[in-house]
Parts: sequence; structure tokens; C-alpha cells
Amino acid sequence: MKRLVIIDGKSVFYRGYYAMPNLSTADGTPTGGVYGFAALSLELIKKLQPDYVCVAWDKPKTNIRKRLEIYPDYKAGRKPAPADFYAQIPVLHELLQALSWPLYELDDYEADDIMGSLSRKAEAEGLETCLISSDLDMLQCLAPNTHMYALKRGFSDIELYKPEYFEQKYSIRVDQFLDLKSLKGDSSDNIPGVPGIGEKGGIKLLHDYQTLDGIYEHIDEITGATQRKLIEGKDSAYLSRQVASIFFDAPIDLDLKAMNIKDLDTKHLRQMLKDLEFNSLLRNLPEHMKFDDTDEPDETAVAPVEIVEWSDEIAAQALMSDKVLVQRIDDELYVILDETTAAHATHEQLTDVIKNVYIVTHDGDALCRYLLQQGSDAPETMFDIRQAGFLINPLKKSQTIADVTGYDGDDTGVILAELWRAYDAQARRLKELPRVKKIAEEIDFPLIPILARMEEHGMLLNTELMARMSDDLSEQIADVQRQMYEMIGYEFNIGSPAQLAEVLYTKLQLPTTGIKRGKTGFSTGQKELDKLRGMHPIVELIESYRELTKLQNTYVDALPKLVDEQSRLHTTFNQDVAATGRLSSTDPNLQNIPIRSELGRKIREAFVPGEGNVFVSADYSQFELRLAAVLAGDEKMINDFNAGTDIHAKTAADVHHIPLDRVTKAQRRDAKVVNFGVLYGMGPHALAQNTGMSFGQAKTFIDEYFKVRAKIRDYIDATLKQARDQGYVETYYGRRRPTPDVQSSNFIVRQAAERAAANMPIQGTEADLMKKAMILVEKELRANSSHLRVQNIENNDVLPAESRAPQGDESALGVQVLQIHDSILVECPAENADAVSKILVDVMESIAPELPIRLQVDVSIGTDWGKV
DNA sequence: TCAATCACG
DNA sequence: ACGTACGTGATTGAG
Repeated sequence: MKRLVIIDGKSVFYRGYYAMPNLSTADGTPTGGVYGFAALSLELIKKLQPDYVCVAWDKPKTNIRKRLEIYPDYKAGRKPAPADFYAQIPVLHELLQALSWPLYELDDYEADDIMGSLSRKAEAEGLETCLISSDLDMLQCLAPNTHMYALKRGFSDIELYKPEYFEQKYSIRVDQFLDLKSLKGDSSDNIPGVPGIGEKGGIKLLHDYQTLDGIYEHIDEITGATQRKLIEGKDSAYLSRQVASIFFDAPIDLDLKAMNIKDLDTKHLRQMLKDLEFNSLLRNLPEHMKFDDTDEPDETAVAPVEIVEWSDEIAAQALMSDKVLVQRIDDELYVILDETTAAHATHEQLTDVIKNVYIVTHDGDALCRYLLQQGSDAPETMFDIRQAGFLINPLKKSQTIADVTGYDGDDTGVILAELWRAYDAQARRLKELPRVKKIAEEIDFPLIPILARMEEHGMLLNTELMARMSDDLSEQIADVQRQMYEMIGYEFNIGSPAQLAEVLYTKLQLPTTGIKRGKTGFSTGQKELDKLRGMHPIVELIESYRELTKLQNTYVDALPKLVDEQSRLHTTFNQDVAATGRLSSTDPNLQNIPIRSELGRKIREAFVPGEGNVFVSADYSQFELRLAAVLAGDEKMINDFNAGTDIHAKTAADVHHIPLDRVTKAQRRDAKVVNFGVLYGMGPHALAQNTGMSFGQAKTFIDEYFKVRAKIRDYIDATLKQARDQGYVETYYGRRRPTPDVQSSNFIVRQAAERAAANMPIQGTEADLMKKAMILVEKELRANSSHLRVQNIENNDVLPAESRAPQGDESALGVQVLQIHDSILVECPAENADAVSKILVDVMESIAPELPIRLQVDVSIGTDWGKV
């Protein structure tokens, strides 16, 4: 039996769009919906092996005219789809052309009707029809040889409905389905049904009386509320049936010739998929769609490298190369010499290679950590394919090997060949982006071994102290809990926002005016609690409960579980996550250990240096604000900073037109909020929320602020213009962030993108400088040149840098252990603390002599992290 | 798996 | 009519 597949285009596209919301090509064109459509339909083609395929499409607006005549509220209340959804539709149409799948759309008929009509004709012709849709309405079309593949939540979850399965699942016949829908309604199409009758009730009624007509013919036999609801809802039920029924008479021919799946331009298809960067799909095409390229080289399929065993010859060849790829896969270490040859190796065999040859690898951090664990040295720098991928497009959510190579199979030879190819492509791309290349080579790549050493070194945790703190917190939590239960009169889960909202807004009847509500009900977040403060004593109890449990669950109880045998914590620093270029820290996140609250700060006391050591902490003062002043070229602000003026007080004085010495504490505090907020694009609403000003006051304040700091306003405008005109923004040093969403027609999306775009050069330049500082600090700590020289000058025992002891923790003055965006934490022997402090201040303050501003670094020494 | 909440710069 | 400050990560409850 010949088989026909009819795809509900928009429905499948929609699934794809929401399954892959962030997918885009390297230049930022959104492709998630198209990818979802392509992946899903090609998968189904492979599985179903159809002879014919076509796609049904809802024509915008005109297609529901027929139903609107009957029922004006049909599909009312539907939200319009987002702009980048529509932007992808022309691309999808192009793809369909490449596939030669006919696309059917008609005035007055929805995709449902087209699918239904075609399937009836196919049934008559003796074809088997597979309907692909997420709209269960299509179940009306089921027939002996017409089946439906219903897409469910997620992506690969598909349910096959044949008439027998349908009848078993719903315990009604297919021809009763429309009547069931007439009774239960459909909220997504705004079809009312009979209010009060749902699926259960509807099925029971249809069981007893077969049809909607049957039910009303026997309405006397039905009792109670059901009878009343049915009588009241009779018109609605029949109206619903009219609207929900599929029109099987759409004027469309079953043109099997046009639907023939074998008839397509495979070359066109290949080019299309390549342009869309759907490389994995390209490699996994159904047999008949593959491009026959026996007479021209196929650029997509990559031949696996040959993997040989290590030999002296390989070693010699590697040492003579100007670069080799070194990659660990499944606990095996490989060295790849060129696109055809790779060899198994051990870290010992590679020691000389790593010391002398430029290394290319995917995930240099992992490679460095492995080498360090084996007792080897890490290379000073390398080409990291993962990091290069990030630098080329920092908006890409993930940079795994599969992401950068487009190959997600498990053939090691192919992975290695693809990695080599990916490196090649990246190197070529970086040549076109010289400033990005410079960032890679001078900042991100050299930082990798430093981060690896920091991670391996770890931070010592006083677990006994943590245990005592935990007991303490437990007692306090139990106490707060007891007080709350007494107050309310019963026990409930305070940690559940749903239950808490119930207590606050229903049990206690606290006012809900002005309270934000989310999808699940009224919010119980800190902002909303602030509004309720003073109305009920429970508010303070909730706050302290939250603080205590947060501290205990997230830090005090969680961190000790993660220490190694030496009681040290090893985080992972990610350099390829934050689109601004900042580091992030995971497993555990050591960049968000509490400090702001008194109680939270205590947790830092459990972070201690090793025996005989101390911590030295150095942080930039007002780093981002200084950079904003520089980027905006605001000379007044730069001068204020260079003169050491209190910038927040100065801002307040300027905005209020009063002398500096008459600024009140409150005025300074408000100015500080604006100074920071403006870096993020804060509006009057947020300012009002944060300061307690009225909306009007906040607006006036911001207007006044931008009069005083007109250069900042100009800078933001210029940055946004750049974002719109060239599609990206960049840091002072040229790190880029693409800005596709500033073109969005969706106001909210666009505004959010604008704030992110305006902020990126500031936050990103901060990140660039911090990384530079870390690289230089590391060099100084290890070389400890000038400082030791000062110490050794008396015995005149200075060695040239080259002949000093090999690199290693022992020979360094101290070890960097943490970076938190504007601060560096170093662990060092107590006697080195002053020398380390000096290095930190000197290096960090002089890291950017090209900038016309003084960078100020504050440094402190302590015997635990709470004391620095 | 997602939303809510809250920890940091 | 929307939602309202940038960038992160971890935990919890609930579907």
C-alpha cells in the first residue's frame, strides 16, 4: 500500500520553535522553528518511508473566515506569535521548496480542513495516510487507513492514533469525537462546549446515548445538575459542533505527482541545509535525499582520521609541527597531526610536545587540569576550540564538541577529523576579526591554564565550623517555624510559594492590590513582602525563614559535601557562558558566597587559607562606573574619579544643584542607586522601586541625571545605534556580542536587548581588564622577580629569571584562588603577604595605561575569607 | 523540566 | 497591552 504523509506545517513549526528557542546561525538569524520542523519531519520520513508528502498551512487571517461567520469569538484571546517566529516563515517556505514538498494553503479553510479533505480522498484511492499534527482535532479524520501522529510536549514524544487505539483510549468511537468536543469545549480555540461538562462527563453521556442528538432526544432520562447544564448549554453545544467540525470538502485535488517524495533537487537541499547550518541533519538525511556527489568532492562528509599507536616517528613528526591537536575523549588521550593522522598517547609521551608545540584542543581547561593531575606542566597557552567558538558567537548557548563540529556521533576518528576542521574554520574566521583574535590570543587563551591551576588548587573549607553553623541555623529555623505555625494556627510548607501565598492572601486576607502575580498566583517574593511589611508580623518571620534556610541549604550544608580528602573545594570557572565575557563559577559557585548580610558574611569565615598562609584580597573600586566614564568620554566624571572625589555624593550634589558638603546621606544613597542602575538601563519604575521615590520623582531624578551626565546619555544612544547598524556591540578591546534582538518588532524584547547592548561594553571591558590583570598577576607571583630581588639585594644573590626554579606553586609568592568580577583573592604564606599585596595593587592599577583614568585598587589581608 | 526565589558582582 | 536594571548559578516545590 502506498503511503502519504500530510504535515500540519504551522503546528510542527510551532513545536520546533518552542523546543529550540535559541537556535540561530552564526550571523544571528533565528532558525529554531525551521530546525524543529526539519528535524522532526525528516525523522518521520525516515521512519515512515512514505511515497508522497505534502504540507498544509494556515493562511493568515483569511482562513478562518468560514468559522468566524458562525462564531465570531473563534480563537479569540489568542496571543500573536513573537516576531522572530514570523521572521522564520519565509525561510521555512524556502526549505519546503528545496524539499519539493507542496505547500497547500487556501482562503477560508484551515490546515485541519485541508488535511481532512486530502485524507478522505486518499482513503478513497486506497492509500495509507499519516497525519502529523499537535492538534488533537485531527482525530476526527481517523479512518481505517488514515492515522494520526500526535506531537506531544517535548520533541520526540509522538503518539500514534489508529481508530482502534483511539477507541480503546477514549472508550468512544471516532465518529463520536466531534460530539465529545461539542460537549467539553476547547479553550485553545475558545470553543465553549457545555459549561460544566468535561471529558469524563462527556464520554459517559456519549456512552449512554451515542451522539449529541441522542443525548438531547433522551434529555428527560438525564437527572440533576447534568440535565440542567445540558439544557442551558444546548445552543452552545450545537454551535460548538458546527465550529469544531472539520470541513472535508475543501476544494483541493490529491495531486500525487506533485507529492512524490523521490522528486527533488538534492543539490539545492544540501545547499539550503548548509546555509542554515543544520549540519547534523545534513549528515543524517533519508537515503533518497542524499546528494549524489560521486563526481564532485563532498564538503560535508569528513573522512575519519586514522588512529595509530604512538611511535618515535609520530613523536618526531609532532615535534616538528607548528601545531598539533591534543584531545582527550572517553579517558583516552589523542594527538592529531593533520587531517588524516592521529595517534594514541600518554601524557608522558606528550610532555615534550606540549612544552614545545602550539596545542589546539577543545576545552583547554579540562586538558590542563588533566595534565596537572598527572603531575605534568600545563602549556602556557593554547588554541581552545571551545573558547574560540564562544568568542565568535557568545550568544550560542553551548559550545560542546558536537556544537562546534556539527557531528554528534561517537566515531572517535570522525570527531578528531571534525575538530581539526573546526579549528581550521575558526582560525580563518578569526583572521577576519583581528581584534577578537587578539582577545583570544592575549586574554582568553592564556587565562585557561591559570584558571585550571586555580581550580586544581581549590579553597580549604573549615568543615567543623560549617557543621556548627548548620546546627545553629537548624535551631533558629525551627524557632521561626514554630512561631509562624502558632501565628497561623496550622502547619504548612513555608518553602512553597503556592502554600505561602494561600496563607498570606487567603487566610490572613492581606491586601493583594499592587501585588504582582505570576502564572501560579500572587507572588511572595521579597519585593512584594516589602509592600506588606508592617501589616502583619508574619512578614518579618518569612524573611528571616527565607534567609536562614537559604544560607543553610545553599551554602552551609551543601559546600562541605563537595570537598575533597584534603577538605578543599574545587570550583569550575567557565569562560564561555556570560555573553559579556565575564567568568562564571559552577559546582560549586564560589562567586556568590554571601557577604551583604551580617549573617551570611559569617559563612566566609569557614573559607580558610592553608597552614601558615593568609588570604590577600584586592578589588577595584567603582570599576564599572569608571569604565562607563571612560567609554562615554565624560571628562567631568573622569576628573572627579581622578581627584578621588566620592562619586555618589558628587552625583547627588550635581543633580540637586547643591554644594558637595550639603549632600545628605539619603541623597547620596539615591544617587548611588542611579549610578549603578544607569549602567543597566534602569527606568523610572525601577528607580522608584529601589529608592522609595514616587514614579514622578524618579523620572525627574533620571532626567536631571542625564542633564548632568549628558555624555552618558550620548554614549548609550551611540551604542544602540551601533548595535542596530552593525549588528553587534563590543568592548574597548574588541570583544563582541551580537545584538539580533535590537531589531525585534516586539517592544519588550527590543527594550531588553537594548539594555543588554548598552551594558555589554562596560561589563565586558571590566571582564577583559580583570582577565588581563589575572594573567599578569600570575606571571608576577610566579616569577616573583622584582619583589624577591628587593629582598635578596643585601646578599647580592639575584638569579636571572631563566635559571630560576621551574614553575610551580612552591616557587611562587602566592596562588590565585578566586576571581569575583572586580576582585582577586590570593592565598600565600603569611610572610609574603606584603609582597603579594604590592604585586596585586601595582599590576591591577597599571593594567590599562591607555585609559585616561586612574584605577584604584583596595587590598586587605586576613586569616580567613571573612576577615579580608 | 520549569518557575520562583535569592545568593553574588 | 506589555513590563519595567545588566550578568550569573543553586535549590526547592510542583507538574
